[in-house]
Amino acid sequence: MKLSSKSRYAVMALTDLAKFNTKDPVTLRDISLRQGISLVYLEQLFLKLKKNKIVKSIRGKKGGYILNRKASEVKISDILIAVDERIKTIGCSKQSKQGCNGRSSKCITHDFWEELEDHIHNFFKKKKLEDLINQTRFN
Amino acid sequence: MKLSSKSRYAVMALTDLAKFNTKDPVTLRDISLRQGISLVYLEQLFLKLKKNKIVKSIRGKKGGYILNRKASEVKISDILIAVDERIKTIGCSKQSKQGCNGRSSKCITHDFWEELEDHIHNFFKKKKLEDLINQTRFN
DNA sequence: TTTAAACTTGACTAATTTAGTCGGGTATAT
DNA sequence: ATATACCCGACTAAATTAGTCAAGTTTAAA
Repeated sequence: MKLSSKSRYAVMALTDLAKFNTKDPVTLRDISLRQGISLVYLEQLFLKLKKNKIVKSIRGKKGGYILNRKASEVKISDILIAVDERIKTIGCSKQSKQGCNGRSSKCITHDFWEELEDHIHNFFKKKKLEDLINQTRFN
Repeated sequence: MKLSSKSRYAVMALTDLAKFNTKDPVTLRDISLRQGISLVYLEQLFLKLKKNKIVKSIRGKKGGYILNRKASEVKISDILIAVDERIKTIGCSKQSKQGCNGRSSKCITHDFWEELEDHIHNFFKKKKLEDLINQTRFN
């Protein structure tokens, strides 16, 4: 059970952005340097974050990114959804008619894994970006 | 964030074993057939479960496996540790002196991910094998 | 004592996923 | 004009995972 770097980077980058979110946009270059994340990789991530209305982009010279909402209104789960992080504990999805092993309708531990998924999701729903800003001393 | 089949199978197989755990040992062949898990794969898993004293093996004809402890005393976390499932949210480990990115001592979201790990671990520690036995109707 | 059922072990492999690069754009403030 | 910064699709190397293969050993029962 492992969190992907993609999600880890997305949360890191947005926490950084939130910290430096004055009225001036923050460039990916700055975030890249401060957090040690590849600039090109950040571009990929912010494209998705923008599509999901987590951030707004400002193009051209002096451009960069700003948060679309206040940090207190951004759930961590919003971020993870934006970059396509999925919590997967069971092979079968809720939609599939087939059942878990293609045999029984539900595998023997189905309910347990679903409970686990909920448990994790709840954590991400409760946490806001703002909660992360002052958690650790910066660098 | 995804649970490996290894862990999923281990928990499934042990739940099955616990259900059929009378005084007679249960064969891997039976578990394999009931749960639709490759027999050879189960052998790998049960080797580890045996080393970690979760189950006992009885060799020879009429042999098989039995639980080493009561189902009410087996934590799900015990099972996951036995098959080497690890919850990894951060690149850096607690031991490493290097820090998360090899730069700062702690990455900006370090504490958050550690909190998430604890959150997940707690779930597995609280749940016992017994809790899973009667959760879903069997097949 | 033979035999078959069942456990034991290590090595190997195909498929998938992930993290990240490359290269060529487009928009806009100065 | 032009430099700065965002935009976007295609590609790839490395790691991980799920699972097979082959060749044993042990032991209860016939």
